[in-house]
Amino acid sequence: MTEQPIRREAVSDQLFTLLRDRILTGTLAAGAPMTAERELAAEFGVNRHAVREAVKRLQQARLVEVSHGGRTRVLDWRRTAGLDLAVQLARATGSPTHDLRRDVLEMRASIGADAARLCAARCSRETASEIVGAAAGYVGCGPDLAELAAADVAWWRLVVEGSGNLAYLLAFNTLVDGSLTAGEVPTDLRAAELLDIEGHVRLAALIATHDEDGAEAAARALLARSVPTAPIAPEHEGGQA
Amino acid sequence: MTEQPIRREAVSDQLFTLLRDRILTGTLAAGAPMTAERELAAEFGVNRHAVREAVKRLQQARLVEVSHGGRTRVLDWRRTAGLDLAVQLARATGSPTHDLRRDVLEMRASIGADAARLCAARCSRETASEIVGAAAGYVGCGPDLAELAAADVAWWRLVVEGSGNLAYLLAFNTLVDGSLTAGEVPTDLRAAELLDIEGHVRLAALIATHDEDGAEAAARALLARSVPTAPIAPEHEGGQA
DNA sequence: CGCCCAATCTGGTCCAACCAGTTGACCAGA
DNA sequence: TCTGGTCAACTGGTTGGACCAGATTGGGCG
Repeated sequence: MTEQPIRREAVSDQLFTLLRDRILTGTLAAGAPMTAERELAAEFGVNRHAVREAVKRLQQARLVEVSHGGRTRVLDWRRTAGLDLAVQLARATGSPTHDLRRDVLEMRASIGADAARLCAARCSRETASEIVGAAAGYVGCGPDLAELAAADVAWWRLVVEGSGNLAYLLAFNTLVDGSLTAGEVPTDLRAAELLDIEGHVRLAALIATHDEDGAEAAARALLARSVPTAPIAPEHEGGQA
Repeated sequence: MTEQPIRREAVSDQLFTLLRDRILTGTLAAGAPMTAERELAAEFGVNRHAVREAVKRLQQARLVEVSHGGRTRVLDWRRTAGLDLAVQLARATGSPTHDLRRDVLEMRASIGADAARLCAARCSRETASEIVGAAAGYVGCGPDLAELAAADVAWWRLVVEGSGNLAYLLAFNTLVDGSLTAGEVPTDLRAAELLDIEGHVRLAALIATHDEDGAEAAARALLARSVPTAPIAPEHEGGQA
């Protein structure tokens, strides 16, 4: 029963999405034992291996804890899940919508500013000139926001790589692939930042001159243009409790 | 007798680790097609299902790209992998040597400072008092660094949660579970920070009084104590000044 | 030469069985 | 009564083989 419309998406992927959403929405409460693999297979009319592949992914995402012989338990994803889950949160069916978009942009601003500072401090001369060159090329990008967004991402990648910080680079991948290019953040909301060609060029110059403080400040100013300026509404009791 | 470590790691997990390391070390070059599932199964003398579970995890980690009918391709993890991979990088057999430890601490400092600022700006009165209380309890922690480290993590979790930024919270999980508590960063290297009880208390007070700038500065100062101050010279490629 | 199709690669799914830990009910003995 | 051990019934882990489905390739035919 409960035969859903079978899309052309892999069965195990559909299962993963379904189970993930059940966990994220609390349908499967944290700490509770998860439905047994055989039972899930029967419930959805699929093979147990498909279930296992889905569960394996849940395990890797640290949404569940599997133990041989014992039952698979649901974990508290807010305590265990990693940044990569943010992407999935954005795409989850019961879209949290919430401030995840703002959160991602805030994190991007924080990481980007520090990456710019580190890049100014540590990047090689070749990298610096490459960044300056890319910024110059950024000027030539058409008024198309999508095109600008792509160039912006490519340019920032150079900066983050130049920072020499691998953690920043990996986090950058997560944020970009997950929430920026994936259309989670509409480009028109970032128009102010993307159209600030001069800001890009100036930042590139500051990096090239190894002006750490200047680069950080410029990056922060540039990136802040896309961060929703919290139209107040400071949730007194709303947020977390 | 003396079969001390009854290491019974699942076959698929061993396979995942092995293939992951092959990719991270470049043995399996980016862009190259990966060995076929049937071939891998034969090579390691395991069932194909086990191979599939391992590949499924590689796919989720964005280390490979799987296409039905076509060959599974190895991706350039530096461009596609997410922050969660940082953990795995640290544990990877052929440890990339790279100062991943420094990178993680830098990122922690950046995220932590901004989280403190946001927490001061947005956290509820209840959360603020909870943070102050936890800081007061931090004072009572014994001189044991491990105990201090645990309390430190728990305290910072409150701050990050109070910031209301889900991306920060998830990144915090990744950094903590992956590189801090996992022993990747020896606690003695963080002694200066962990023993700065006063710094914790002061930061808590600043958050409670909604002093954004003060909280950010205090957090940055506190966290900076654990960041290696770049003993390595910036790798300039020589040449002109 | 260029198109089309079929053999044959690849991954995706299924069935059925068995291995290996965990749990808890149950019963014999101290 | 309490302790200890056995055993059945779960749970996840692994195996084998078969088949479905999409992609690739190369040869044959127009």
